[in-house]
Amino acid sequence: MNEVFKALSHPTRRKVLAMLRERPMASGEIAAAFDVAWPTMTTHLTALKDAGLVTAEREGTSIRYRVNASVMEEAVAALMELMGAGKDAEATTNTVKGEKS
Amino acid sequence: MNEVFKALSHPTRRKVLAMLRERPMASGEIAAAFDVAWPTMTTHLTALKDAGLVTAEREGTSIRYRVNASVMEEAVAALMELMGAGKDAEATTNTVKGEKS
DNA sequence: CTTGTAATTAGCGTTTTTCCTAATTAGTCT
DNA sequence: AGACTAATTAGGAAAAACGCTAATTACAAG
Repeated sequence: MNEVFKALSHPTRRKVLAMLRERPMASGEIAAAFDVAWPTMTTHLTALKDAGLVTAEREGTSIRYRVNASVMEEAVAALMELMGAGKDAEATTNTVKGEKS
Repeated sequence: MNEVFKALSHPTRRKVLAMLRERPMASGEIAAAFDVAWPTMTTHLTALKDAGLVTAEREGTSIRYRVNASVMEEAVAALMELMGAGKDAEATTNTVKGEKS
C-alpha cells in the first residue's frame, strides 16, 4: 500500500494512469506522449507496476500496459478510511453510481 | 493537488492524519507518539499544512493541529476521477453512507 | 524581566528519487 | 542467420526528501 501512494505521488505517473484509463497503451506510445526519454518512462512504468497499479503484457512486437482497477479502488478505500469513512469505505467504493465495474 | 499526493506518500504523515482524524492534537503530542525527533515531526506537519491537509492554530501554550476534511475529500475525488469515476466523483464522495459530514 | 516549555528554524550528512545517455535484451520478420 | 524495432537494464549525475542535533523564536507565567 505504501508503494501505491509513492507511485501516485509523481505527476507524470498520475497522468499515465489517466491516459491508461481511456485505453491500454504500449510503453513507447506512452513515452512519446510525455516529453521524457524512453528509459525514464520505463522507470515510471516499473514503479506503477511494482505498486500493482498497472499490468504489462506482451502484445506482438510491443508491450501493452493497462490499469489495474482493483488496486486503484483499494487506494481510494485506504484514503477514505484515513479520512474517517471507516467501515463504509469498501461498500462505498464499489457503489460508484453508474459504473460498469 | 500535487503537494497533496506528495504529502500522502509518506507513511508517518498518513498515520498522523489517521490520529488527527480522531481528535486534534498538539505538535509535541504527535511527535511523542512516533519515535522521531520533534523537529522531524515539525517537517512532516509542515508538509501536511502546505498541502492543506491539516490546519494549525495556537491554543494557549501549544499549537493544535486538526485535519482539513475538505482537502481530504478533494484528494479522494481526484483519485476517483483518475480511476474513471468521472463526473460522478464528487457526488459519490459526499454520499458516504452514514456519515455526520 | 526572567525562567520555562512548546515549537520551529538552521545547518548538515545520508539516502532516495529522478532523469539522462549508452549498452543490452527480447522478439519480429525477411 | 541478420537486420530492425520495442523496451529494459546499466551507470551516473543532480536534485529532493529525511532525519538528526543545536540554536532560536514564541508565549505564558511567576
